[in-house]
Amino acid sequence: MALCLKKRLPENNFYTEFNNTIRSFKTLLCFGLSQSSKKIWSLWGYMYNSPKKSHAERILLQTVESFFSENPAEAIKQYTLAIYISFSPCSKCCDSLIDFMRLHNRIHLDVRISKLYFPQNSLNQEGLKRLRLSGVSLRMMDRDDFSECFYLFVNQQKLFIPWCDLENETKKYSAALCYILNQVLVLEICYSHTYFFLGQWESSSKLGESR
DNA sequence: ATTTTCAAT
Repeated sequence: MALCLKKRLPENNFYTEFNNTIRSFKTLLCFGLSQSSKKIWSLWGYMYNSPKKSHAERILLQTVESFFSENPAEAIKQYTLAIYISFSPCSKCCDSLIDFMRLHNRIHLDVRISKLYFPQNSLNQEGLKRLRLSGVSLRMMDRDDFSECFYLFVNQQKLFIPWCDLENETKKYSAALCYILNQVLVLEICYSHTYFFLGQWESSSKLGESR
């Protein structure tokens, strides 16, 4: 049950885990791995975390790793790994994703998140910042993303039915994510200004000395 | 050691 490859996701599972107004105690992850130049997935599926053992991201990375080790010719091509995940990765999983990307530097990660996982936890915040700074596309899922995820992984014949307050929650979560990610920028700007002013100060004091 | 939303009842 933890991992399902090349199988459609049951509709109920999609709605209960991706609904961003409902609390859940597990994580659902849908993914599609494709050559960046093509639209067809080489590998796709969905997975849950295995309770008390591994987060969903770990299972994903193991799955993708084994795909590339079984198909070594593919490992040299440009790939995109699209991820739709009900909870944002914790700090450790962020690092695992970053390590994975460094190992396979031809894979671009596109991560879409339904709900933030302990967003007040500073370690998780730092993890998300590192992920973004490593070049991963990272955003909260909006109505179109849920609809797309439903179309791709659940049912192409049926229409996605948005739940109540979907847009509100997306707004709140997006604002929170934006705040978390911007903390980096604010810090960096502060630092660069500090260095800038220090530089000014140093050079002006040297000028003063020479006079 | 710091939460309880990647459970346990």
